[in-house]
This record gives sequence, C-alpha cells and structure tokens, in this order.
Amino acid sequence: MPKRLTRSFFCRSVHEVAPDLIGATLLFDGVGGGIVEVEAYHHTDAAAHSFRGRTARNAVMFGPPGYAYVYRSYGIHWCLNFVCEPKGSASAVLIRALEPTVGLRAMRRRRGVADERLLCAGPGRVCEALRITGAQNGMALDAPPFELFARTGLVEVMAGPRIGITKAAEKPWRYGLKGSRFLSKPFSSAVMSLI
DNA sequence: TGCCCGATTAACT
DNA sequence: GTTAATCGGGCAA
Repeated sequence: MPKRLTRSFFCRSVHEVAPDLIGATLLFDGVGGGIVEVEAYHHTDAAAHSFRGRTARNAVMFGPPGYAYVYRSYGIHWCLNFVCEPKGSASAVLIRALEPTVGLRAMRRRRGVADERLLCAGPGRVCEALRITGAQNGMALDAPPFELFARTGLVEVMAGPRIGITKAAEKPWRYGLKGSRFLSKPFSSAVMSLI
C-alpha cells in the first residue's frame, strides 16, 4: 500500500514539492488517478496570484501548507492548487493533469467525453472530472474527501515553460511525467531528471 | 464605477 | 491556426 502524503510533504519549497508530486496519486471522493503534470507558483513570481499581496481570492495561499487553493479561471473553469512551504510564503502547485485510474465511469459522465486521454488533461478538466469547485477552497489535503498517496519507485520528470501565462513565461516551472499520454500538452524534450 | 484581462476549453476554419 | 464563452479580480479614475 502506498504511503499517504501528510502535511509535512508540503512544508518545503514549492520547487521541490512540484516535481515530487509527479507520479503521486490524487483522489477526491474516491475518484482520480496519478498526477502527471503540475506547475509551481511562488509569491516572488510575477505569474503567481499571490505576487501582488493577499486578497480575498488568494487568502488560502497565504495560509499554512497542505491545503487546497481553488480559483475560478476565465469565469468558467475551476483550477486546483496545493499550498506549499512554511505558512505565509504564498506559494502553490497547480494540478494540471492526471492519468485517470479510479472512477472512470464517474469521470466520463461528468466530462461528457469517453476518451480517457481527455478526462483529466488540463487543470479545468481535472476539476470537472473530480467535481472540485470553489467549495473545496481551503480544505485540508490530508483528510477526506481528499486522499494523496506518494509515488512508488523512480520516475522520469520533464521540465519546461508554464502554459497560458504572459508574465515570467520563461521560467521552466512546469513539470510532467516523461512519455505520458495524459499530459495537457507535450514537453519539448528539454530538461529532464530521474527522481 | 468602469474597464481590461486572465494559471482555459471547445468548437470552429 | 483562430475565436467565442463568461465573469470575477484588480486597478485606474
């Protein structure tokens, strides 16, 4: 049985936690799969919601690590983040894609598509498949209905520029599982490490 | 108060 | 490749 991720897992730099999440398993209400793509956001990073200080929307990012920060994107979609580092550093990891493994029937129904590769390939799609909304903003990640399990064994992690941003777009803070069919977009084969 | 724009997606051509 | 959908946050006035 894989080891559950606890609060302490998130009490590190967002740049350590983000690649470490590749290969971990995320379930919400018993539905989800393996994390194959994430992005890191830090308060010193112009692309981060926390960059310009605390507001009502991003308040959870300024709180303790190990909690979910969920925000509305383009007025349409929800996006899920994991808050990292010591309290107040205002950093988080955006969950961008999963390899769906548990609850495929529910995910297909919620998403309205049959193709496994399109169930969780993108941050908005992940939230739709897992039925995560603003109601989950501020919820603890180490307690139900969230379940997180550490990966078992080594994985090859790719790194590259983040998607859909204009500020600090050159920073290589997007991480993904090498060769996964479930990425929201392929990596251009630049940086890779075995962890 | 008004205006611009975004950590997106799906449906176009 | 391009664009509409859709709306709250953040900032200027």
